[in-house]
Amino acid sequence: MNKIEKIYTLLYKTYGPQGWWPFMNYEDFYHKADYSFPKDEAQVFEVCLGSILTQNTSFNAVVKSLENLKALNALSPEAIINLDIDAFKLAIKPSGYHNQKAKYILSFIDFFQELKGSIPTREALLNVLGIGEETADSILLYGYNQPQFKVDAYTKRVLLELGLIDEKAKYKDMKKLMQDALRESVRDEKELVAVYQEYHALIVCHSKNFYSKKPYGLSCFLKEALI
DNA sequence: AACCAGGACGTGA
DNA sequence: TCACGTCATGGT
Repeated sequence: MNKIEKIYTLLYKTYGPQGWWPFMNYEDFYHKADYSFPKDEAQVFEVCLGSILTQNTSFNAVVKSLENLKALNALSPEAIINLDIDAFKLAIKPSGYHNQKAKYILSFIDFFQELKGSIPTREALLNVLGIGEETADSILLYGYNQPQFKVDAYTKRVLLELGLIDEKAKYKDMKKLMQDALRESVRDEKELVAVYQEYHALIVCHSKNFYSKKPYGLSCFLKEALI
């Protein structure tokens, strides 16, 4: 078992399944370790919407925005583009960057509607304004159940603290590190997707405990466990 | 009061 | 390619 697998095993034992993606319908949210989501096109879009809104923003703030949209009955692509732009910006204001994100979401809706239910390629997603590597992988992993590991600032912080990367490691490097380490042992495609989904969620959970305040990694139990 | 949150883009070296 | 400023609200 390599270090990346050891970290996963430890985190899973400690925190258990995280039940990502947290959908607005929170009955589903509490069915953790259920990987049959998204159930329909509406939930796929909800993941996409949340993936954009959560850029450099806590998900609690995103939930507020989604609730605002739900109150306006505007959680669908059609409803959003028919909504007054200022009303839309006001609804997503709790998530920050509302001017940018409104533009990003509208450009994504164009793209999403052209898909007509098909699975987007990563390259196509990256060509949409406002969708970078992490958001693309978030949409593919949680919205379309594609085996794309989602790296974020927490992931880099943890890997750096554990000495598994250096400061100038790029997104692509960290993603390859994680995927290469897991692909060997997890052969089944569906299980691989489930592991990727849980792993990122577990890193977020763990990092909220040990990697949010400086100095990062204080009393993080992963450090001694990997020696 | 500073710092961080499940980042991406535009610009100039 | 890459470092840096900008975008904005909310919680600790």
